[in-house]
Amino acid sequence: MARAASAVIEVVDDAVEDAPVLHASIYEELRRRLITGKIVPGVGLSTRGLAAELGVSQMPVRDALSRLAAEGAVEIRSKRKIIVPPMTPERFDDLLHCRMLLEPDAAAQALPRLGAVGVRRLAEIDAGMDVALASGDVLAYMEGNFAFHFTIYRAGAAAIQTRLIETLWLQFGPFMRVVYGRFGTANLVDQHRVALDAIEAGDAEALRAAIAGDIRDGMGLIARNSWA
Amino acid sequence: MARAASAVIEVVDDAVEDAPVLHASIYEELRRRLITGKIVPGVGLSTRGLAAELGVSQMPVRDALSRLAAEGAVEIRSKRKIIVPPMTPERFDDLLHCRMLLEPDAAAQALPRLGAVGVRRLAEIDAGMDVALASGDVLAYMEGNFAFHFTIYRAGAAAIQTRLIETLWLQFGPFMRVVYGRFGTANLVDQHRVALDAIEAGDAEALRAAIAGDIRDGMGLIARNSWA
DNA sequence: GGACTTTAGCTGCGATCCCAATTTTGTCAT
DNA sequence: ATGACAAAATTGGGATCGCAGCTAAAGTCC
Repeated sequence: MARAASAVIEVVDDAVEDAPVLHASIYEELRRRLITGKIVPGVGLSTRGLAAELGVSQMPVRDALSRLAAEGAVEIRSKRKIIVPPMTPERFDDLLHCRMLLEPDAAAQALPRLGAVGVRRLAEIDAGMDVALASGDVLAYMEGNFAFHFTIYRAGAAAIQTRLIETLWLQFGPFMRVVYGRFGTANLVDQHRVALDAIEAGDAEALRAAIAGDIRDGMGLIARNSWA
Repeated sequence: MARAASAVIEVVDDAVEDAPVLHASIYEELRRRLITGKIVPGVGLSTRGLAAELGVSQMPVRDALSRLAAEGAVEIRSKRKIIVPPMTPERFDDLLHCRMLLEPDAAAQALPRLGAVGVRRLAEIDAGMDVALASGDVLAYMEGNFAFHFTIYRAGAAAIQTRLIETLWLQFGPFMRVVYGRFGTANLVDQHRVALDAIEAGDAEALRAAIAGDIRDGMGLIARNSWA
């Protein structure tokens, strides 16, 4: 046993090439599933189930879940239950607040280090998101959104700050997926153009405002519609 | 075996009462050791060594280290080496920057929820820190400093933000300990009085400024003296 | 037929075993 | 004495096993 589910093994291998350390692959895989919303809140994970699904023993899964628990992406409910914590209004506000504190600043920091190549890459991602929006492909939209923001942040020197932001996204992802799934992507406006303009103009304050607006727009109205 | 080192078991038990889950106790214990600077950067941890020292098997230690690695408090250097990452100027600036973004805001948020009891508790902690400063007790000073800041932050509703800040402190602790050990606590000024005044006055902006000043003072000059 | 009790099957957690890799140490040749 | 190379010991990572706890479903009694 433990050599089953070769299809899912391929997913993991695909995510991190061949695995230098296994539990890191699992961690990355689960992380990607969370950020892109492939795992919805409320459902229970199980080390044995995930292990079987990924074709490994439960040990590396445990390690990965441990790390995710440290980041607040999953929760160990007392004993015998590991779940993706459901979103609450308080948590949502808290998360949103932290994003507003960290992300505009991170973007402004990264601005001087975004060269012409960075702008072009961002433009490509943005174009892809337009397609995803038009075709209603929620998954592609979320991946594009993630890529857009983090190609900016990662261009900056603030590795720790970027990591903190990742942690926040990790907690948002599952919830966003559910929301998008319920409302569709039709009424999502593409706020990234403004950010791109600010970057090309080299205007740090405008970029700050653009990112802040993107966050507020993308999540603000969603928040209002979700606990009615 | 695995039932040795009862003395250290007591340390763990003392830290978290009796242990509901073991790996959580280990995690808390290591976390405390890091924040209070009992573990210095550069030294290598070993799962087996820690396991023996704490009187458990290496499994819960692995879990705990995994979590700490997720938070950046320890680093898994390739294979076969787990270390507390040494501080670099870049990391230091990054950390400091994040603290400035998150902590003043967290304090301002917590301000309305700090009642008279909160103020009294803070005053007590501050008094304890004065004693620690006078007697040159680095460890007590660091514990007091931690207690002071986090009784403020935890009074607020922003659980995630507080957790983020804890992550930052976790990475600072070991380094601070070394610095204090080298320079002593003699030239540390107590910035907390200003914060206390701001809290009693209910002045959010003043509190923001006080916390920011505290961070800048406590670490700014240290930074300058440490890579000369 | 409904409600309570019991039991059986999962669950996560900790211990132990094993392995590959790396670091360290010891030895031999220069 | 010093260098390199090889062998051994220690490391982290993964797999497997066993245990205690909770959950839920089945069974029983009124």
